Amino acid sequence: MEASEIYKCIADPQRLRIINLLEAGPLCVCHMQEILEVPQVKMSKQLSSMKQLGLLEAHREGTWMIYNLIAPIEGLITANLCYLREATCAECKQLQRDLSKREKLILKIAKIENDCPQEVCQQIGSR
Amino acid sequence: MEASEIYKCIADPQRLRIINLLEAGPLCVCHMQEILEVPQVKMSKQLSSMKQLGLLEAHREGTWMIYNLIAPIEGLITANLCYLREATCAECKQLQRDLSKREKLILKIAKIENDCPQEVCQQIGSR
DNA sequence: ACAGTATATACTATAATTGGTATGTATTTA
DNA sequence: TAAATACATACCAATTATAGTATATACTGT
Repeated sequence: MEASEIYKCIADPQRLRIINLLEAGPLCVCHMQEILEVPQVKMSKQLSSMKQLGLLEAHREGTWMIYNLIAPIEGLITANLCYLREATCAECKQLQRDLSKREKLILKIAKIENDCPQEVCQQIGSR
Repeated sequence: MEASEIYKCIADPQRLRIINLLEAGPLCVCHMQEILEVPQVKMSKQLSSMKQLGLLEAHREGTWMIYNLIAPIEGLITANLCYLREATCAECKQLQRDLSKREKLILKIAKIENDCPQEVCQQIGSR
């Protein structure tokens, strides 16, 4: 994959936030939606464009679609996330907030019967 | 400066090449043009957009306009160049070729009287 | 003052991206 | 089999980005 394609992808703050979330582990669409607070259409379209680009993959679990970063994760992505998670610009702080929001959300949905796909819940405490 | 602005900038292969060149030292427009082999208008417009974004600055020396990266260089830029110069995608190899083309060009123009702004020529052998 | 070189800008056409509304599909549950 | 949930897609409008042509500006040397 060419660098410019990756940059074009993460040049959109929302797409960067999605990648930041998924780097921490798989998530389904509705939970990403909840964390990022965006309309469903937008989320779905962004996910499908990143999937087509070859950055994400998805599979169904019941009515959920679970997305994750394709392994091995592009080195350029990893390098940038490492940098951004330590940085102080507004967008970077947002990434950090998103990650803690994700932690809380996973803990919450894990407690509710049948509201958490196995793969997602299995991550609890694992990172 | 927000990360997304920087990514949007380097998401264009040509702009990335310009930044890659300037990171190695100041250059005037016509020499960048020669290395990248692009029409003058395009080069000029890209430079001015990056200048407006706050990544580049320029000053005149005779008829030349000399561009350089604004110091301190954005950490995100540096981190990415470091990564890309070692990587193997097509665009990355191009960046490496550009740098050697730059070396040769500077050596060449240094020999021709009045064909090299001082600041550019002073770099010879310094990196 | 004039020609030449280096660079920038205005203008225009075209393409690419984004966002929203409405609708469709897949799956589960009652 | 109907209703509900989760997600995707088609379509259209609006915005933004890009590229090219022509023209303008700044400076140098004659």
